[in-house]
Amino acid sequence: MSGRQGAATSVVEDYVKVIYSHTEWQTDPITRSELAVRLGLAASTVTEMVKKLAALGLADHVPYGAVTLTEEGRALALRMLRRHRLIETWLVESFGYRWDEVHDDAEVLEHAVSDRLLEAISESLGDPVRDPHGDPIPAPDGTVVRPVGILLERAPIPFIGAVVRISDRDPALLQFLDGRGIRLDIVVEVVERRPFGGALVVRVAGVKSDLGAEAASSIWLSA
Amino acid sequence: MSGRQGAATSVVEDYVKVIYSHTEWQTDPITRSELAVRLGLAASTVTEMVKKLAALGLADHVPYGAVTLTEEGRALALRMLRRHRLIETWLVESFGYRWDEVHDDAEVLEHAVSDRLLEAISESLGDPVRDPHGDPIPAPDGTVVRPVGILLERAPIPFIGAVVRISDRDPALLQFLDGRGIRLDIVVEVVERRPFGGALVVRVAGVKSDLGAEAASSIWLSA
DNA sequence: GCTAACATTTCGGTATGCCGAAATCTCGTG
DNA sequence: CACGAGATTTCGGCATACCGAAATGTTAGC
Ligand SMILES: [Mn+2]
Ligand SMILES: [Mn+2]
Ligand SMILES: [Mn+2]
Ligand SMILES: [Mn+2]
Repeated sequence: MSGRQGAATSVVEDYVKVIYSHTEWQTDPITRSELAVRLGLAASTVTEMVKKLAALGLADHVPYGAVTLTEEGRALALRMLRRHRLIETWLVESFGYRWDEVHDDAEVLEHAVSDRLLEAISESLGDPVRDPHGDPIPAPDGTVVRPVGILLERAPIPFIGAVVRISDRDPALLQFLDGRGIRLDIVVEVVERRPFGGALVVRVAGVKSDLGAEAASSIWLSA
Repeated sequence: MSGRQGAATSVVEDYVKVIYSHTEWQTDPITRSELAVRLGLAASTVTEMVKKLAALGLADHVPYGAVTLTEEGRALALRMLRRHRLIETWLVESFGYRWDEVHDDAEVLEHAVSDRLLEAISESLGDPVRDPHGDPIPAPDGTVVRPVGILLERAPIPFIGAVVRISDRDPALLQFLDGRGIRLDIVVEVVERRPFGGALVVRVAGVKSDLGAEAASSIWLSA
């Protein structure tokens, strides 16, 4: 039914995962150049692989046009995100990794852990539904419960909300925020915005911090 | 110093591991054809890869001659055996795998788990020194504590000893033995050998069983 | 010492992924 | 609506790891 079912290589798995996750917090489909940057590959390589994804029935591919996933591609992406995020959670919960340390190990293990072991890990963690960064862990059937939140950058002033998600793209930022006491579920108060595109001032546990543009566009607060 | 240190691919890791483990319970070095069988590859492929191992400084390679590991190759093999056996132990202890079910998962994970995670796993298990089949788990520095035992096949009659190792080569055999109550540390009594190369009769927990040649050459008893 | 059986190597090919340079396409601006 | 900057694709190449067929080496038995 689903094409060459077991055939996805770990390279294919990563492409599909990156294509999907781009649309998770944005609406427009990912460009090939962005895919190349995200995967650390040359643009020509991405062009070739996207054609292969289309041949595998995982992506729709119009030359010079958008890259979008087929139903099958989306299903594979969700399976990979489940793997990645469960493994991140497991590293934190079971082995004391910090949230800024889990990504690289998870990036490798997501391709190596068997379905049986993955589900055993999930069970041992009590079947968590979000990872250490607040990203939703898709269920085995592909169901996703998206956390509801607004980007700190776009919060009205004043505003109070709990952190529901922090982008895990930059480990250094995660460490920085951790040092400011900004973690999942912590209540953040948006106090003021400094003029002329300046920093956002927030109060966390009574202490004020300045957050620059990159930080403010990486934190989601509960509505 | 140690050549292209981080450069070993998972293929190289498997070759070195198989070459080393052949000499663990036998003295003669492995032949290329046996290597090919063990790895499930064509003989020509093995020839090519062994030359590459030599180029990497991991093996000594005389055309048409024996394949032996260099000091560096042996060190890599021991690191891989530590990985493989710790992971097998972990799957059994932490996730309830049976001893005949661990091999395939371990074969993949041994290449994917980071040093940090591996040592965390070892610690969580209390730094075990043998795996579910009785094979020794090399220490991080390469130290190996070999279990002392004699092959059941070569045991005098009568003889009594505890099982110290069972070859993990054939999962079906492991299951068979498990069904007969033959597991690590179980006391086995060698009762008689049936004539003309026949089966060996053993008593386990009061119950007699016939063991064929394959089984008798896969079990080691404490001396 | 010959020779045949068997092990090993060589050789031409294939598949997957990757790259840089050059060619081509797209689209906003003028 | 032409044009050029920037995105995308094409093309020739490379590295890794695999195969089968053919050539070659080794060695045990005569
Ligand atoms: Mn990955
Ligand atoms: Mn994450
Ligand atoms: Mn392996
Ligand atoms: Mn084992």
